[in-house]
Amino acid sequence: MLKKERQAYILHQVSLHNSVLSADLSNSINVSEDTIRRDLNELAETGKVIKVHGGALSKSFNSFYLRSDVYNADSKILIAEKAVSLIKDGMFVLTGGGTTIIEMARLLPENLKATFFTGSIPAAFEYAQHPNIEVIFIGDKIAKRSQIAIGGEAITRIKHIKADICFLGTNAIDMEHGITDNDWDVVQVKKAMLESSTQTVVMSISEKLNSYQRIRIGGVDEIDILITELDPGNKLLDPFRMKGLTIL
Amino acid sequence: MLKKERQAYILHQVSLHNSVLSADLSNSINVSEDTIRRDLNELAETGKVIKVHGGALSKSFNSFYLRSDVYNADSKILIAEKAVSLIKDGMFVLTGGGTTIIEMARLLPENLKATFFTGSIPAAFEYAQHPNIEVIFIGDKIAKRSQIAIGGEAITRIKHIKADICFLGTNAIDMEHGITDNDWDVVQVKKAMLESSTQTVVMSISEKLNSYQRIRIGGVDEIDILITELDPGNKLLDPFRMKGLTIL
DNA sequence: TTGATTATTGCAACAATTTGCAGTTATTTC
DNA sequence: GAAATAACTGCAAATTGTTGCAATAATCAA
Repeated sequence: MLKKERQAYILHQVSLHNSVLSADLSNSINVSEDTIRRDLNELAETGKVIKVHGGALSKSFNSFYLRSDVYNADSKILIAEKAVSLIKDGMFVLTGGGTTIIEMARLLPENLKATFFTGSIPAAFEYAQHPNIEVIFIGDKIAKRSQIAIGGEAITRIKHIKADICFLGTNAIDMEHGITDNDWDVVQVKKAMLESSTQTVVMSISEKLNSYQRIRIGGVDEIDILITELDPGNKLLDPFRMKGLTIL
Repeated sequence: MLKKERQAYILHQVSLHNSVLSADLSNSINVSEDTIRRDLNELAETGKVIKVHGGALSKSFNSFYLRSDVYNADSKILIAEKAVSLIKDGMFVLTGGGTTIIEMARLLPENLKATFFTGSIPAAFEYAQHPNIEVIFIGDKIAKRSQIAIGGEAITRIKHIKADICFLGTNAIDMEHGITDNDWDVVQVKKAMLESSTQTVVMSISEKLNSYQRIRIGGVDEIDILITELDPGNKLLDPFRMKGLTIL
């Protein structure tokens, strides 16, 4: 049995039973437990399973996007929870992509009725799972790395929208440079989003506070609400509060 | 035995067993393992198989275990393989959604350079995985059930495209009613796709031949190529051949 | 056709990957 | 905290891959 084949078998077992024991696997395909362990390690490294003492567990069986481990997932979930609380029935919501946005999408309450605009494939996919949410995809050329639509067409469409609230994940934010990023096309799209909504929410893990990148999306004064995983009272956030931002 | 012949044999074995060992192949056709390895390398480079230590796997193998939920998956993979052979470098390809299309997306050779237009979220996601494919998403309101963009905006955008080839999965097709479906909005989109491309390919598992649904997308005469999992010579396909369709 | 050129194939030496084992260390469980 | 179980480490043997090379086969221009 080829190595890949064996690993595929393991994955299958995991997704079937949600958990496996090294011993069982070793038994059923007749290889040493060491080999199984090595396989599990590899699968865990690429984020396909979660390794535990004695075997492995399935990652959430939400497996459409079985991307590698989300960096700092706990913080992002915290942020997402705060963000969800801002969305009310009937709102027009504009969102970018990014892992934090995806977490938010997963946490949306079932009974929420709202219209979501996005140019992100993973985000649209998640929104579409919700029974009461209407999803409008803003199409154009898809940027491979970030899986969002970029280009003039997308920007034009965004400008024709007037959303109540806009959620942006961010790569870097500080007082001096504002929100910054390092991909020209993505920046253009985010800029358009900023302009097209009444209220702007920026979500950022604290690690990204006070860092900046090459291209500017907008100043701190263009943001209405800043969400981090920190307690709103944290002194790291003081400068932003001074500027008049609401901190969650 | 000629090289091409040998590689065809290898491909056949792979698609038959989902995996092959270099040693076995070397044995059964009496060439050195080096030659087999070189063949496997070539086949892997053009994306026809996945090479692993000790042999090779079928491309669809990866998802083979993970995807027990697709109805009639084997047939769909067969269809997808035939479909892929129609796509050449530099083409503008327009596709719908549906499981058969997804299979096709997964089987696209790594080195294929083409531009794909689609309004389907899962399809766009798959296309975006390929290194040399440019993906243009046709946005609009997302239909939950089928995860594709529907509505006037999407249709207008499709009409502005002139694609070389269009691939449609289908729910029902027969001689009398042509291609039919049961969702009004989806039908409008598919109609637009039919009109916007030079060549139209319809993919259908044989089970859906000679069935029809309520809403008509287009007549049989608007189709250029029909792909099913059957042998092209199968007599079930005779009526379509009579009408001048190319059968794969 | 012929001679030159290119492609294909098998071989040999060397490099790498994979696998199981033994000994040791870490973790769990009572 | 001690016994049991699992995990890690280093290692050796077997298998598989790679590379350069020479012999052979296929292709093509004149």
